[in-house]
Amino acid sequence: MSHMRYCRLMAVDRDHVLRSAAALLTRRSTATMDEVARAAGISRATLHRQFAGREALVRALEELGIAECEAALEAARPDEGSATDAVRRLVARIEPHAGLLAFLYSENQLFEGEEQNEGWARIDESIAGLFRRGQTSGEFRIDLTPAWLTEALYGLLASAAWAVAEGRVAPKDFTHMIVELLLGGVRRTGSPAQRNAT
Amino acid sequence: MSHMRYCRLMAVDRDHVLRSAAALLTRRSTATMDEVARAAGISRATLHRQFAGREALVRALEELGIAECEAALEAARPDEGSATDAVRRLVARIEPHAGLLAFLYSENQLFEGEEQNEGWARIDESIAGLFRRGQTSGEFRIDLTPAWLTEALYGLLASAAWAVAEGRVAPKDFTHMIVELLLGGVRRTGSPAQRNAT
DNA sequence: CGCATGTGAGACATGACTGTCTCATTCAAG
DNA sequence: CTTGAATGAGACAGTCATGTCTCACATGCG
Repeated sequence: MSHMRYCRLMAVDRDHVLRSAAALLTRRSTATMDEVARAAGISRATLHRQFAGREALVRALEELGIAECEAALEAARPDEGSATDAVRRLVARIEPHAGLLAFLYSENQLFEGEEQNEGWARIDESIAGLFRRGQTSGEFRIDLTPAWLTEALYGLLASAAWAVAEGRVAPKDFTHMIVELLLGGVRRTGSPAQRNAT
Repeated sequence: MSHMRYCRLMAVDRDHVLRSAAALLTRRSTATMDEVARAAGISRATLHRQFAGREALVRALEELGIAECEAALEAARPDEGSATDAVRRLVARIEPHAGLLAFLYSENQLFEGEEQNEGWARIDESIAGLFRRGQTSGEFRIDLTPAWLTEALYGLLASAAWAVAEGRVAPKDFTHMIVELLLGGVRRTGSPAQRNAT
């Protein structure tokens, strides 16, 4: 019985540590293990008992990011309604985790050599599939590849997260900025999406 | 006289070292000073004689990136013709340096606390001014702030540079991808830019 | 109370990168 | 040829984060 309790408590603590680590590394991606521990309110020793090294911590954060991305993807129902609305829902769902995503995005640039987690491949494929659906339905233009659109979405999410973190843009505009730029671009076109924009 | 020659040779070497450092750090942003030296074909000692430490090297790369951005900005003639065409020219001019820009962009995220080089402020202002001009002329929509559009352009440049580096998109599409997404977005609008697209 | 478990604090060794130094070599100019 | 300058190679200490360890303390349970 004490063994059960042990596991449950560890899991709770682990999640809390993970969340605060994500919050910290979102701002300071080079934060020390000691800083991560302090941010979580625990000692470096305890942090090490839960995550065997920085590597393991980043891996766990990656799993967390993947899980939240997949949850956002599922909640956005990418196969329902117009692809346009699905993109809107998707960005709105991802917004709360954009900081973590930006951290993992830049972290992936450093790994270079190693193969990336297969979870990202699934997510990439889902998002690319959403763009592809919009193309075949005639909503989206076809001269931009789904792979590029997916990559561009990541870039815009990271840019927006950093711009918000540094106070260059207002947090409340986050979703609107990304969705409107991604969907409609910067040019005035007289499309419905822009007629009712402020 | 020998003193003059000394200076000139140093300048040439310095530029060569800077270029190869940029090329290397574009791919591996965490490369060692030793790796940077080898990539430039010189020893670590000589590298240290030209740049007093990694800090100085990154600063010099920053100056290089700023200079090339300003050159691209000037060559793009942002005040001539339509803002749309000016954006096209700008992206086309920046494209060769997108890798370096991406490195410096992610590097700036790490500095966090320190103040950024004023050169970036000038460039930001120039680019934002271009977007603002497009807004006042009626070409661009006004519900997206010039500051966000500038940030988004950086993000798209970095995303595209990374996507190309990892082989996810074709290098030849670089400018087209960025310009078309930024200007027109992903939705089909029947605008002239999309009618003649493949 | 006695005991066990989880924890914090801190010491310790390790590894990686950095910055500095010396010394031998090369190369071009006088 | 001789000299001076730049370079490459390597040694060296310093720094910083990491990973591991020990020990003392506290909390909870029997």
